[in-house]
Amino acid sequence: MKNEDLEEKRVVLHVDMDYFFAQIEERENPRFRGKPLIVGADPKKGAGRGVVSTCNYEARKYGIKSGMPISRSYKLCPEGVFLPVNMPLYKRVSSSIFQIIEKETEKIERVSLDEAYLDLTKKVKNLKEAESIGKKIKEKIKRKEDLTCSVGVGKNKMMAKIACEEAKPDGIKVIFPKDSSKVILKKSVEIIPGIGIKRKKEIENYLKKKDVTVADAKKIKKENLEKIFGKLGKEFYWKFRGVDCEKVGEKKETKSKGKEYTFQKDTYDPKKIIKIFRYLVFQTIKEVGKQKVKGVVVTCRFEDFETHTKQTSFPLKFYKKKVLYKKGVSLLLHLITKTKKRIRLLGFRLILER
DNA sequence: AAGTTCTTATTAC
DNA sequence: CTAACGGTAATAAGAACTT
Repeated sequence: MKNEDLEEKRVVLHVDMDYFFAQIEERENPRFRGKPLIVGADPKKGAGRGVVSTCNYEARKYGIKSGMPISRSYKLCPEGVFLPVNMPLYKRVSSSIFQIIEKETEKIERVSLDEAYLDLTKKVKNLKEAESIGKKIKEKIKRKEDLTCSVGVGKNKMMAKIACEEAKPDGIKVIFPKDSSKVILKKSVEIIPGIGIKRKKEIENYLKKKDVTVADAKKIKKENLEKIFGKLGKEFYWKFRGVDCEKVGEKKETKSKGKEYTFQKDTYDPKKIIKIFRYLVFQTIKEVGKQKVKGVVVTCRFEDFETHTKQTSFPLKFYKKKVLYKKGVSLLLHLITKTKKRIRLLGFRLILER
């Protein structure tokens, strides 16, 4: 992880499907086209707990965004089409799309079902060539799956992602190395990966200024960024200047695996609690399969949204289901015996290694 | 005092 | 009702606990 050494020498391409889940649903049901379409929790069930997973551009006109509480999206657009998440379908489509992308290079980082980075440094002479590959990928995805995506090309992951963001929907954009630092100047600091709402506010606080841009953030000295953000400070300092040394990481091994569940209504009922907890534990164990385990974490969110975790670790090895379940129950009891609050959410997670 | 483990905060899709 | 709110996973910081 050295600064500017690798910079200018890499060619990174980012592919991101346009409003993925909702676009697939439009394809499956063309009569939904042109109407606001929201994929996510059921707004009528369980007092509309849950959030918007993805929505199409018509829905966005009403102010709906992914991650928004489904109840709020319903208020914004009660006439919209609300569909449940059909994950098996999206997974199938995703694999089909990755088959196309994988033809271009082995250096692929799969970010999620609908997003990937490709390191094309060894495959092309310049960014223009990468753009051609991007166009080819777009055409192939359109032909094979009848779906659109957007593509960004840049000298690193961050610039490729920003280019892609600007290209949306159904576009392609290249940001040349020499333009990198300039094109981000006028944008909100939130375009910098790793800076979300909280960190943006910290920066605003520090600069005593609202709506801080990257240009504003660049005025902060490296030492001060390190004071505010610790080891991330240095990384941000460079990112504000268009420099991002993070490698396109091929397959990263999973370090933990877990399940969570939010009750339709907050509950005290031990029968319901145990029933759900058993499900979470055994489902997680099933998914982990024969991997070795070195710890368990139990999460409990109460009616007031306060969230606590309790974890324990032990020598790395393969444990019997019953043992893991018992360890989980004991942690759960720790969390809930000292409170009178109703439970909103339960979670169970296994820590893996190697 | 150093090293490990636990808990919370934050981000991202 | 001002506070709306999933599921999954990673990472970092600081607290808490051991040795």
